[in-house]
Amino acid sequence: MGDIAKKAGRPINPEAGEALRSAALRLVREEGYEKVSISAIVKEAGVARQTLYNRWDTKAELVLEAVFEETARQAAPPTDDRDLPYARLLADFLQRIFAHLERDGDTMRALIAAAQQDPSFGNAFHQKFVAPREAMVTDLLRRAQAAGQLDPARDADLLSQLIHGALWYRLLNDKPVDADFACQVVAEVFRTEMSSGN
Amino acid sequence: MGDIAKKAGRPINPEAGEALRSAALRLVREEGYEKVSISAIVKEAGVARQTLYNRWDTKAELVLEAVFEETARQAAPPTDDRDLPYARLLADFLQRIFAHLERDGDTMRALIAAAQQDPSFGNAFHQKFVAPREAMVTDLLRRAQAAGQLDPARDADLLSQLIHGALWYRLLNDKPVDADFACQVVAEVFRTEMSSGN
DNA sequence: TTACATAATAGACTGCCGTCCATCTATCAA
DNA sequence: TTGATAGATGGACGGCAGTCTATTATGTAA
Repeated sequence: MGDIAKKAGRPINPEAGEALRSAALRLVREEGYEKVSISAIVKEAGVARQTLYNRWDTKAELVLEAVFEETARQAAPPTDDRDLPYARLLADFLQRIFAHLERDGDTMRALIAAAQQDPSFGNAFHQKFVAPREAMVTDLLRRAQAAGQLDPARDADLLSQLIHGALWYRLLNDKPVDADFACQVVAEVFRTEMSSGN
Repeated sequence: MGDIAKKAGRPINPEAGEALRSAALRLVREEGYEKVSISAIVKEAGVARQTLYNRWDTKAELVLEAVFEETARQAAPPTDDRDLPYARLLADFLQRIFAHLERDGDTMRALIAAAQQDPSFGNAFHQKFVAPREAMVTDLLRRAQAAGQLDPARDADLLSQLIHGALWYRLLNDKPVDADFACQVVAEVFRTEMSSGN
């Protein structure tokens, strides 16, 4: 019953897709997104050109999927079950994102750029990557408001956009995106509440 | 004496450069940055391919210069000589930028993307476009602090990055960047000072 | 078995990019 | 006038993208 209805025709070869994902990730990390050509990926994976295009429309979609396999866990939503103040939870969450950027920041820059040039990929990128992270921060801020740690009059959506915006702005302008910056942002967001008990 | 020392050799033809700038601007506005090829620009301008490469290294540099001619005035630093509150000056400045984005926002998105893919253009873009605007906002915030309209303990650099980051974030994610948003951002930045007289 | 459907492959094809080259043209200096 | 310098031009070139086609491989259903 767990079986998926089998289709007619030759079945897809999972190894080809896996070879393409891992080849893409390896090449992109070694040489940088821009320098890796589609031709190089299929050559490295040992499959035909068309086999890549059967699965993905663009290099960006392939690389997004390849990076996502490794990083989905690292962007897990901030846990809520302990008694830590929300300012601290936000700082931890941002630092986890930033740690990931140390490895794949250049690739993420390239994917953000690709999202501007290809509306179709832009939609996929926003849906799979941008929106979930924005929602995580918005939710966290709302819970902070419910817990009395953030003024309920503040606009959580706007704050989330300011936070992510600052992150993107620094990433796209080659400025360090590190734990220190995370603390600065959190301090600014929770500024007026910092005096009272955390 | 005002003459620039004349060099040997055939002088540069200013008309060729002007034809390339205006052809590039017209094509990019009509068809969108991505769809305009270098070949199409030189064809439209009626010059040889190499003539373009004699002046610019990439399409991005040409388009940046072409757009800049028209928009430099619109991004003039916020005036300071009147008695308006700084919150109002910041809102006016942001709205002027946003008005420009209504016309060339798609092109700016494309240039931001190009800056990620080409480090050399990234430097030029940052120097000619990003840094000046960031400095304008930072200066304005510092003057607001000096005038007692913004808490001097706040980090003006960080605030400027939050503001521009939010702008970029919305631009790059296809969300409206309008006067309404400008007011929201300003209200958040000047939040704690709004109760006192503006 | 046979018919059918779909994946995988190799290769051809067009279009654009960025570079290179030979040639022509415009200006200055001697 | 002559030679040197440098911009402008058209054309050629190799590399990659994305599409297409013919062929082969691998499965299901009758």
